[in-house]
Amino acid sequence: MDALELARRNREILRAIINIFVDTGEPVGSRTLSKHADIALSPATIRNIMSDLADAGFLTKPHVSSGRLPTDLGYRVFVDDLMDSHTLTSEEQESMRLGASAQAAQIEQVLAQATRILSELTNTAGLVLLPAGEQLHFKHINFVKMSEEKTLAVIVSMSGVVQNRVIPTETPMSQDELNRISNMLNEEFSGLALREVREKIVQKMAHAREGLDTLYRQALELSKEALTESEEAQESIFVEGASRVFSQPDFATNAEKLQSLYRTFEEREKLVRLLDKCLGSEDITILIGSENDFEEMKDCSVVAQRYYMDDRPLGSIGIIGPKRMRYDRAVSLVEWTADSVSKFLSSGER
Amino acid sequence: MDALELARRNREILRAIINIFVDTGEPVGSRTLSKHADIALSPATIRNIMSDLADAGFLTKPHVSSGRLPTDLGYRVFVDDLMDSHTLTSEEQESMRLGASAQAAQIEQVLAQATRILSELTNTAGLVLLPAGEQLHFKHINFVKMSEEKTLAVIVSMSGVVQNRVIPTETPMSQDELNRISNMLNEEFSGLALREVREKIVQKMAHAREGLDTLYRQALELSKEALTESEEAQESIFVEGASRVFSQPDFATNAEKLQSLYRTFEEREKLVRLLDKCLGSEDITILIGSENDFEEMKDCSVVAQRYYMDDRPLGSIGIIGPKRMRYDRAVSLVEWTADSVSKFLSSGER
DNA sequence: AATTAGCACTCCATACGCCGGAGTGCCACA
DNA sequence: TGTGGCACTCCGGCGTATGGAGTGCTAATT
Repeated sequence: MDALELARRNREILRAIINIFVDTGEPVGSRTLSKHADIALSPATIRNIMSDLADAGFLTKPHVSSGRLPTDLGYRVFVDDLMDSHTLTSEEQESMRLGASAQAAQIEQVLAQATRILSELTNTAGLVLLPAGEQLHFKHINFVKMSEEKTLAVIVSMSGVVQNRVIPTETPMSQDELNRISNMLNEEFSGLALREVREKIVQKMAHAREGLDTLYRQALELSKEALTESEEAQESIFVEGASRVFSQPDFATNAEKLQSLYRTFEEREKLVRLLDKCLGSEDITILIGSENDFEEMKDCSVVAQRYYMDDRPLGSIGIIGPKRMRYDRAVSLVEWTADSVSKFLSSGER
Repeated sequence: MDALELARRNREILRAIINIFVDTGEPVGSRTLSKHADIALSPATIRNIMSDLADAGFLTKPHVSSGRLPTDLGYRVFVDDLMDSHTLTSEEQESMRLGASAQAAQIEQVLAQATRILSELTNTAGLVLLPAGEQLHFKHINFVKMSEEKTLAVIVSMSGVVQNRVIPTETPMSQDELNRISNMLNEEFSGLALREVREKIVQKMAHAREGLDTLYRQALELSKEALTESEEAQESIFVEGASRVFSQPDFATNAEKLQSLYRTFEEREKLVRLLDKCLGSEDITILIGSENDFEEMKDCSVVAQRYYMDDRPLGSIGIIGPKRMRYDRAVSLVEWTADSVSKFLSSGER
């Protein structure tokens, strides 16, 4: 038998093992495999092949006399080379129809809804990273005088995200003055990235130190404050259906792991980091087990994809679940969701 | 021995049992109790008393030959009558010093911080209900034109809460017109409860059907939309440190219960209902076990208290933890927190 | 040379029985 | 009325037995 055919057969076995394991959650034995329709080999032969695959690092076994299950590397080659691409049923496609009532929806609501549906369909936790920082473009600013010492700045971005922060003001201004300031800014900076706006303001302040209209100078001062990133990274993520992950049988046994996983989900900071990584890549991102760099998530996998508004990437949306998941389905669903969201945000609908 | 003394003694025993049980988590036996310093009775006598207390419904035992532990009713009389009031250490008081940097903090941030600290100090989940609905008073409204069909309304309340919603607009208006509309509304409705504003607008619309300035009519139409409560109850609650509840030994055993508890914390709707109930009472609210009406939380207790801004109750803040908790400490800490928050929101600081 | 059958061996999971310990309830006695 | 004593209950930990699933290796078969 030639080497090519041999390789093909080994791949077939690996694929079958992963499919069965994903399905049942039990380590797969040689007898089980030989009963499998597409494989016409005796258990003994299969054992040899499995042994080879184990040597190559694609399989392990929990203890010496048990069936095999895929390693992270095993899942990796499965995802990269062996996996059939899953075609969504029309019901699945239909359920992602965003916002019948969403004509008037805010971006946060749309994203939350998409994430919730994604979580339901995959039975994992749905995640979405909201537009923030670099992704936000200036649309409108508005100042509200809360007291003599405090002014509230409300910043609306092109994508419809609303941010607000309180600014301490030493020289009190009337609401009327504040209004004039907002008008000024709104005309001048429309459409720029928030970062650019900040830079321009700093420039202007340096440039025209003195002799300027006081109101204008105050306007710059105020808006610089308003646009300064708050130190605490914005909690710019939604998580939906985390309990679905916890109720997976994969974790049900290990109360220890469950705890630390729960805390990770609560902190969210690491989840933000994961999704942020996905923002860097145009393609769908799949992180299997310890491929994500967090010890406490080494039994989880992440599948995520960017979403866009008018061809500009705004954030990313995806899922996190146990390593043992239907990757084909997850990939299709995440892609479809990211697509639906992007279309919704970009189209004339909005 | 007279009946009074007898009652006193029984109460003392009940108190001791609860204190010990809260401390150790193990059912308390008669021998353990007789070794306890303040109780100079033989195990046999104590057994009789315990039996009486069990008959009265204050104690149970998990199985026939085990020590006793308090029932919900037992906790209830403990909380109402037997509990010593706990005085906070100065460190505890100090740690609730809100926002050194909070001069410029938004109300959400202050509440989130207070809740986080509360959760840390009690080792339970911290909850806070944000001001919403009835509690919100009109400060400022602002319209931003997002597209020809969509206008974004940003509503700022007196307490500093910012709400926003998207309104579909059939007759497009320029940003300039929108600005004039906001000015109109801001002058007219400042300080009223949002509900009142809505009512007034509806009145005016009915009253002056025709012959009115079109702009004014559009203003009314728009702001009515803006002030309509969104159907989905606002997710107006923060939960901090839920994992602390899950890691309590009381739940560690029972994976079943843990699941449903997870889900409850995730849904949040029931938590909102609980805190809402606390809003109705001036005093601190303590719900023990099945006193809260939710089956899945029958092993949890809630301690919560209203917080105020200038003598107006805005929302409630508290904790949720296992029934077996230090109620004295919980009560003191929740009261102190609600107090600190209220002072912060009311004082000249703001 | 590749495949297969057979066999010894390993390890897990479950069940079973066997205490020891903690605690109760009740009775009789001080 | 309080207390000591005693029989009894139940939990939980521990060791042992046992069946089942699965492997690795060797020898036979194709």
